[in-house]
Amino acid sequence: MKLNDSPLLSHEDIARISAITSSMYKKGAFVFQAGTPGKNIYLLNKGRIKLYRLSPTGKEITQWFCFPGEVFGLAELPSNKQRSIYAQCCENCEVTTIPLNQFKNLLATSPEIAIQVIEQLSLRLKIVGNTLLNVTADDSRSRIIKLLIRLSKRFGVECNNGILIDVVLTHKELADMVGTCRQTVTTMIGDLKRDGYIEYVNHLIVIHSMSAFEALTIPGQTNAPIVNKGPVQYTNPGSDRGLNI
Amino acid sequence: MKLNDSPLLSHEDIARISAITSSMYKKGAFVFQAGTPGKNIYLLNKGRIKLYRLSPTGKEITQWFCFPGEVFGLAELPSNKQRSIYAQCCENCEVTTIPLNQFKNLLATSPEIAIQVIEQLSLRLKIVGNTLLNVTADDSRSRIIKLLIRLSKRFGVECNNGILIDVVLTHKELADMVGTCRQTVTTMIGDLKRDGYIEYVNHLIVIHSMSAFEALTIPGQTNAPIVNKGPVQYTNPGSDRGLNI
DNA sequence: TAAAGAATGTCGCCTGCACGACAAACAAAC
DNA sequence: GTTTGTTTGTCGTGCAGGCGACATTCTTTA
Repeated sequence: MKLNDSPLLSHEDIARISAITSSMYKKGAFVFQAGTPGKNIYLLNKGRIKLYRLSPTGKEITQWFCFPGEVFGLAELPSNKQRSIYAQCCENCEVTTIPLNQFKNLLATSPEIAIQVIEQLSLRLKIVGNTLLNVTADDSRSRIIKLLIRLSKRFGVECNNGILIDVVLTHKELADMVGTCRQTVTTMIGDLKRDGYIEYVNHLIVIHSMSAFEALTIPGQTNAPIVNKGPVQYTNPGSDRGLNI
Repeated sequence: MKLNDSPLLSHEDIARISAITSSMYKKGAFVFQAGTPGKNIYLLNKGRIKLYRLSPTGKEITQWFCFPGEVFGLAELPSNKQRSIYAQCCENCEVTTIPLNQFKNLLATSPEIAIQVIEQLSLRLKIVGNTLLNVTADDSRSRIIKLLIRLSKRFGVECNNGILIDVVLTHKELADMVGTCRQTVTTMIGDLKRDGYIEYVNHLIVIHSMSAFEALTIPGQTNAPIVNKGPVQYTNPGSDRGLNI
């Protein structure tokens, strides 16, 4: 059960663009940086790319993680203006570069793609807007919980202990996604682990019971630990029964 | 000097859509609400509309203020899913309703409009993304200052005392735009007034010197008042000279 | 296998600012 | 006119959580 909420450019679409170049980027490399003119849009073939903004004081906020099949660099498409975000590779990546004018031609001739782009942008606008609400309305605990829920929707894989979030993200990365600091994430994740809501299975987070987890975000909840003594019984697949809050 | 950073649908574009209805909405009325299916997109002809998200606890965050000539309700265009934001009239408004399918047809036949929509969405994504960075990286003071700068870019009118922000917004509304509380806005605005950076001219904010004001957002600045004794000399149009920090 | 570097886990201090409470000023309604 | 509602201004209190500091564990590179 791997959900992906992002429409893609099909291979046929790509094929219709001439003069495409695919290049490799090393981990840590920038595909583009804020302050440079946006002359291309990009399609990620392999790897993971972090799209983030940077404040003058050096604080960063991750706006979007880009995964294979997704397009990025769209936001600066209209105006030939400077980019306002950074696109940095979290691992070694393969990226297809499409010159802006070519892409615009493509749009002009095939409305279906234009509509796809619109959908993609709408989706991101929705997500970023939602994050904005999150950051201002919720405390850091709920923000982290909601982030994990969102991640589980996008990268969740069912396993015997619940839903496994199939992406490796450091606490720092999680923190930058919800506008909090690394230590807070560590603490909160620790609490959730201690209280039996989640666990680690070789570096990946598993949410035991989605319903119980989602109940945590309901305001005015007691948020009592579902397990408050001893370790969780991983062996019993039915252990999350009766947890409905 | 009235800047408007939003591309519009031209009247010709509108004319090409049949079955358009224009309706009036009273102040406080909702054009649409979160949780309802998004079946139309809208064009604001007259008035002002607040697009905001609401947290379960009742806290709201304004994502966008819509002014005459602007399109709204776009973000839910793709999926026929539920809206996630509220569109509420700040005053009596006249709104043109365009059914989604009609609009999609329009898009399919005229790529220029599609591109305009893409530009509009990109712009908003940029702004919301920027707000997100703001909210997480800056303290409430800089957030408010930056908000005023943004507003002055969009609604600024030059006057003899500087730039007048030609929109009436309550402190609560300002607070909801930057994710802070009303009292903080009142205090900060008060400080800025006392220190001579801004003043009120019949309920509208005037920024005296843009350069001095923008310098306030530079981190590590002393932020000394530009006038720390007595009232500002409004009569002298050259009084903002020599304020370059 | 050592050494350097990341990532995690934990603690305590300190402060920004949310929030409640209230008064004053203003606007709208009656 | 009076009344009612809205907006602004101001002051304490309280606490969430940012931040520095440091130990520990895991990972990578030489």
